[in-house]
Amino acid sequence: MRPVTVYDIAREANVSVATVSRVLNNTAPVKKETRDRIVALMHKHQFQPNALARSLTRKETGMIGFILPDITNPFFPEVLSGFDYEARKLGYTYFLCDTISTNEENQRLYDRQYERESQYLSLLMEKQVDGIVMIGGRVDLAKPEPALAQELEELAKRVPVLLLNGSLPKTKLNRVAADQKLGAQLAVQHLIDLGHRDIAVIGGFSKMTNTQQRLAGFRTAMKDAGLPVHREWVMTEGFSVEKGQEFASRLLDSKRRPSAIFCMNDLLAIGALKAAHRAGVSVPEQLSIVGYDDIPQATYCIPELTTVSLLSQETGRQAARTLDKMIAGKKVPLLQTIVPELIVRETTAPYQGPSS
Amino acid sequence: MRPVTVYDIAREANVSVATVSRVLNNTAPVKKETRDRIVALMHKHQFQPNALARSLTRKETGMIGFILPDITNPFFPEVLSGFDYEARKLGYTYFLCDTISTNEENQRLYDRQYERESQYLSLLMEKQVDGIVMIGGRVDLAKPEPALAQELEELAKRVPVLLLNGSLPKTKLNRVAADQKLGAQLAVQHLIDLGHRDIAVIGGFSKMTNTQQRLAGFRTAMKDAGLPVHREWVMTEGFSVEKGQEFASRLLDSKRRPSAIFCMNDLLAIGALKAAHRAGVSVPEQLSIVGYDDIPQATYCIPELTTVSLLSQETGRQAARTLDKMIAGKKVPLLQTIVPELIVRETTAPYQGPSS
DNA sequence: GAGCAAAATGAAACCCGTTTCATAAAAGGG
DNA sequence: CCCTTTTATGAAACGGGTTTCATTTTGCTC
Repeated sequence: MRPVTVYDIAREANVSVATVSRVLNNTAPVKKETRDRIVALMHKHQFQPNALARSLTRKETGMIGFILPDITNPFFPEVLSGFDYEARKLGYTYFLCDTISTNEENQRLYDRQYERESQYLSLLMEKQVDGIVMIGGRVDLAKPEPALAQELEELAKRVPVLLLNGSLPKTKLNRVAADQKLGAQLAVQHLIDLGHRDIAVIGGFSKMTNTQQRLAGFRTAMKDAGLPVHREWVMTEGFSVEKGQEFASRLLDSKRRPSAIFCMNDLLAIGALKAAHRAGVSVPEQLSIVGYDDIPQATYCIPELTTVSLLSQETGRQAARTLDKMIAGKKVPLLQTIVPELIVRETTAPYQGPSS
Repeated sequence: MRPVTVYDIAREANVSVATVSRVLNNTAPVKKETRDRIVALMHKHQFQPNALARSLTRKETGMIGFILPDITNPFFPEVLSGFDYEARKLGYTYFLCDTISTNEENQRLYDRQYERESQYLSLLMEKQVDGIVMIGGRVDLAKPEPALAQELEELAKRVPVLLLNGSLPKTKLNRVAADQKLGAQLAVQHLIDLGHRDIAVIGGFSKMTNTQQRLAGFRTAMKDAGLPVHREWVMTEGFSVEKGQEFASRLLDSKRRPSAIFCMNDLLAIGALKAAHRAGVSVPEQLSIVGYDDIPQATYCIPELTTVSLLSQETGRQAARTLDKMIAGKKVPLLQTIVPELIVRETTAPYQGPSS
């Protein structure tokens, strides 16, 4: 059966569609008697306005595109849930766009991320979203960064675009971003304060701005303390538990062990924790570990992770509020900085001298 | 600047909009010369068809609503990622609808879930989604279950609805669901096979069908083995790590301890693991723990969780494929059962006699 | 070259709301 | 009671595509 339209209502109520529309949107006074009659009919037929038709004329859809790299990485659901909370309050719905590629064996491939992002951007434009928020990403080995930024800047002229914790720092794009360098400094400084001198850093992707910034924070903290950075103690290209385990195992197997490891995210830290356990190295007594992101799982493991919180929920909320303002045409600061916080839990302890 | 439309292209190409539309959709032969001219113009102006307008006439949007209870519960991103994979291949985009309520302090409230689901269902209808998949949920303390089912059945007449791992088993609604009872039986049987007799079960919400089914599986396994079920060893109303820790702590503090705990999900199991650690009870030597869901985090903890896999990714994929068929008007079986698998890892071991 | 099917194209209706503009009716002021 | 506002309402255009139906071309066959 055909859904009921304003025309059906109008006919049965002996009024024009214009009047029905006015009742629907409370956009002009309607005689009480008429209004009641129309409202009654709407209920009777369970009338639901067609959002497509409405959006077509209004030129606003109440739809947002949310692009993220990988929903199974627990950091993103946290951000998303904050975003969801505000977005709903503001009356938006959103398309979830996951840019990870998965092959048939369920392996996650990050290499085509840029391509997928571009596809989604185009798709979202066709769907006429009111705005786009994009988190992470923009990695492409083939194209130089300015080209990626340019595509987005071009897009941002047509629709509000908000970058979260974004790469591409040198652009005119609006961003809500944690101070990644500071976050890393906090973590490393904490280790240094505990007396550690031999500090390794693992994870991240060298092409990603996030990683570069955190690495910079690491280097700055080390340099400020007059500590050397060992080449072989900087291991990148990975963000998963498995990678963390692999990196940490390699570190623990080497002739000279670091006494502390700074991990580029909590997943890596969890992997490091597992590696330490397998190697019979006790944490934090013989090895201190600091994570990054403060995902919920950071408190699930034993011992609980010391980590850097990026206020992920808050970032998501901020994003929703900011994008809403942008959509409304209000001015918003180009960059809103989230100040990371060090969360000291159980995986860090004072340096206890050489372990083995 | 106004986006370019088919009319703009048509005018500049000296053809009618009908012809442009035909080129766009390859729906009728167009002279090569004309086609080339039109395609060139489309590229020149970066023409992007307005999906709203298209959907309005076609009466199909390529949009799906995906309703789930809580994206920060790692089980759901797993399902979602499987769904995402297939859905994208099939050309759908989807609205993510999280039904959890969060208060300003970021506490998660499950109590208004039913209400939120109803709101979303209505919203999705207005947005003209082609189909809806809904996972979990339908819990309402106030309304009887039949009423909830009826609302959905009514809806299902207007748009394809697919329930995932669903509650509401006695309905005419299409479902893709794991055999929850079997899953629980698998888990408990495993414990029994290891020689455990004192088995507790923790977690779940007594109002949820899922929980009831798993509980039934637990009871059946116990009964088949001639083992008693202690009232005080069945603890419900919760699905979080915190709750798991709380439940397990209580069990470990009681005069008579169970030697094994079956947890209604992995989060609870992780909590139990923490409780055991805090209480100085070693797992699996003194206490065996089995989880449920096989979320990625099950392998992140130490020791790794023995658990029941519901093939979450596969469930998601199946859902997308099935919903697509339903949308296409093809016949699909009313119920597609996912057969759970027991994943034996490190948190279970043979019963070693009374612990203390 | 007539005859006919297939190809190529345009005009106009349609999808379902919103909005503008004009008109009619009711209400308030002097 | 007439005049001016407000209030109340309808006709019609619009948004940006798709689709039907009719008409004109073109390509072949005999």
